[in-house]
Amino acid sequence: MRRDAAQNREQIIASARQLFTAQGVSETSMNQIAQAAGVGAGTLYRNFSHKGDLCLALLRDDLGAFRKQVNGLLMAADAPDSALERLELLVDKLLKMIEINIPLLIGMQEAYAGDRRPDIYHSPYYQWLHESFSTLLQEAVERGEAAELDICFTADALFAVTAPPLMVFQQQRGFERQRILDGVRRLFIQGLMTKGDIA
Amino acid sequence: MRRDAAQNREQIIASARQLFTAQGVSETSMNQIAQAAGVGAGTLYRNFSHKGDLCLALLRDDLGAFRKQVNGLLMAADAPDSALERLELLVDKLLKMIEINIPLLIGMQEAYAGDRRPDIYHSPYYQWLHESFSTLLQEAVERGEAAELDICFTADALFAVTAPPLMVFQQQRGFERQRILDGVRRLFIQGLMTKGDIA
DNA sequence: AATATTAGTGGAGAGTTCTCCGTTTTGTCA
DNA sequence: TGACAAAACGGAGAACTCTCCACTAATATT
Repeated sequence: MRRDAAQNREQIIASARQLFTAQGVSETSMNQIAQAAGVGAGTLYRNFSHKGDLCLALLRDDLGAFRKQVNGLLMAADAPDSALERLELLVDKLLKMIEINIPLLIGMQEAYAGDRRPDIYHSPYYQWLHESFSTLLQEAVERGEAAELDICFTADALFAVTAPPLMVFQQQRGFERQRILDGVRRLFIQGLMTKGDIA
Repeated sequence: MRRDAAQNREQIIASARQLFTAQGVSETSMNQIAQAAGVGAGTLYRNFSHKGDLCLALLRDDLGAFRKQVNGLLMAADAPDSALERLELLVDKLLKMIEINIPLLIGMQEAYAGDRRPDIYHSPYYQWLHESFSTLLQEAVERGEAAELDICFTADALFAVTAPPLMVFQQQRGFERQRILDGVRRLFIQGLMTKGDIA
């Protein structure tokens, strides 16, 4: 590992962040970023195999913070005992995180098209979310909070419903985050509850 | 409207269908289609503003048949009386239709990226599905089959969960259509039922 | 210090999508 | 039938993503 390579990488990230902020993600071309960073296109693509990868790199800090925050919340002494309530907490934080990072998340998602489409399900972002959803759902079923269900599929459904492009559309419709959260809760919390649980 | 214009259009559709079948949608470029059809790129783009539009045109017959079939089913004398059961029927047919047309549906969906992303929600495909979902959900609520819910959001959620890219991924995971249908039913039929309805 | 090794570089160019606009073809109307 | 407007054409080229590979320079070796 050469020392200057690391510098180039940092320079690319810095230039990308600046250009994305100034003119928007989709309005910024990879060539433009390479030029601004003072490197060739080859170097840019060696470091980030595509634009989505670059978006992911820019999201890394926020995503890491989000994961830590969620882990902390779920482990906290005052965390809800109910698995479904913890799931709701996770979704709440997730929606807030998405709202803040919409441009980069959309940029990332859009890069997973064509040949690359299947890759999104191998990204750490998806993996971690799917695992978190699954764990909580599994626990809810084991504790009898939720009735029987297909955990793997349900986690995917939750992922699909909280996908950033849908959220953008809902926002344009005028839906606030709270309304989306309520809708998700209705489907994935209340809807899954053991039927006997109604107060 | 010139006579030869209509011919060109048909020729484009025929060439596209042939190439898509032979080599796959994403492996076929618009130039290739234009060339095979014996027209210039300009003519191709005058008729179909982008590849997704072309996919939609190829889907037209199947989509029309699907709509008719569903309308017939829902109106039939022996159609279930329950709105939720009719919704289930719709989803069942929808999943079958998607399964058959996955390549074109994916091609269509992928074209709605970048500037065009919001357009998918204005496409007749989305509009019709959303309306059908909404109508049935509305009816279910009015009849007391389903408990209170955000109809518009729930219809969007159902749309997201039955999106072709997710279905492809599920297939790769080895999930059969039946398993997907069961998962959807669990969330959008059972999950929405009035809690008292349990046998 | 000289040399060898190899990670890293950069930009030309292939392949796309889509636009623009000068040219051609068609239908109409005198 | 001849002339005209409008509709349709087609392909050059702009803008883009991403690959390829001859070259360069940082590090390891002696």
